[in-house]
Amino acid sequence: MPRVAKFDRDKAVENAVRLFWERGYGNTSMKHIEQALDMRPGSLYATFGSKDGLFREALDLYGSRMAQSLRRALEQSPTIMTGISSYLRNLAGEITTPDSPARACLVVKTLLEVTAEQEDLRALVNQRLQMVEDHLAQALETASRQGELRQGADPRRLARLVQAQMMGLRSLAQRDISEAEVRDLAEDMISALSAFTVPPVAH
Amino acid sequence: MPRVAKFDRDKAVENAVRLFWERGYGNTSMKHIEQALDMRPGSLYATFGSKDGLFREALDLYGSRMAQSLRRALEQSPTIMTGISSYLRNLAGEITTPDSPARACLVVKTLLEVTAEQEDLRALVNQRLQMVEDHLAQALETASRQGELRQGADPRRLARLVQAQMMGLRSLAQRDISEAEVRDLAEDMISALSAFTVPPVAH
DNA sequence: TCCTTTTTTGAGTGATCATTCAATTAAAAC
DNA sequence: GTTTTAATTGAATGATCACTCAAAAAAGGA
Repeated sequence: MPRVAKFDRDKAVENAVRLFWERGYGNTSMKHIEQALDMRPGSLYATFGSKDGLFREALDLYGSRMAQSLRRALEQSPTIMTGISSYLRNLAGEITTPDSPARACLVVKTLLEVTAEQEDLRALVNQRLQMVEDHLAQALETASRQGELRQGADPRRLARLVQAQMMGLRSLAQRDISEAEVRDLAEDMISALSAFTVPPVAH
Repeated sequence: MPRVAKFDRDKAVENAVRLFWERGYGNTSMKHIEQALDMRPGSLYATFGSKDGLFREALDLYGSRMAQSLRRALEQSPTIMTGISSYLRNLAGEITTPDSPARACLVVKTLLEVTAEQEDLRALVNQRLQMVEDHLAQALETASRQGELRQGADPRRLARLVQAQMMGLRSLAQRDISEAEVRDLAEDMISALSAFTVPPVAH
């Protein structure tokens, strides 16, 4: 039997998420990766194929965790709209944690960073965001059926609005602003959504 | 008297805005710049000092134009809130123009791209965004005095909410979605703001 | 202990990065 | 036409980029 790999692959991808999330794709060099993952070029390329390959795995892990945390919030709340509210509130808390690699979303950072030439990455990011939209839309269909939404409110459009709120919250949070201001912003976004819900406002 | 410069400096910065807006700072090389501005390294460095120097001038031009278009919308509208609404509407139209270098905002792209090491750029971008927030806050103070806002609505917080809406609108628009969907999103954001205005909704 | 098999290492690859500068070009003054 | 002065050119710089690969190391089976 041969030599067995000494490093933990999952841990490596974990570290890659932190690194890419903090620095973005383009500003992360293989030197950075070698250091953060404590791996040498040969091992890195044998394991992940390329910088791109590692990034895709990191983005997948990050994306699946974001999706999971949204799913949890929606499941654990009495109504869909309270689920969305508590997700936004929790998000404000999480991204302002001092050890968070960045406040902005890695997927959105990549969406804004990627050029037309990087067609594969562009497609991957769009796919991830479409999945979130779809999940939100499905939940909001349910909300509509359960009478949480005002008449005329379109679940699909509302899903995109909520996604834009998330993007806006986290992008604005990337500015030099305090945790309290980020929390206030999340509250105001929750209030803003009440324009589409049946009174009384769902908190 | 010596030889006179043959290139148009303003036109050069103009082209730089388009280029940086489309590609972002990091993904734009001096080769790209030489081609887009039709200038050779020597002229570029004699004129702008560095890639960073050119980018700062481009960002300044871009930022001042964004600020101007917001100012215009607020001035030309009967109320502050209708001004904000029409700004968002116009924005949706402008960014979905086929020849727009990108739908996302260059300032936000830079905010999400820049690392902690690039302290100067980070500060510049934060300054720009603070100026927009301040201008919005001032306008919303006026709106509050004129009775456009609901009781308890904080102009400063509302300014950050509106800025987050703009960021969200333009970032989501960067996804593979249609012009109609971007326009719908802008309308829904306008509706969402009605949670903070006195009825009837300001369109 | 030695053999087999796989992983790990790290120096080295060519390409591209932002930047420099000596040589060349050209416009105005005389 | 000559001189003066600044703008333009483009080859060259060293650094860094993602990536490769031959050699060394190590773990299990015999």
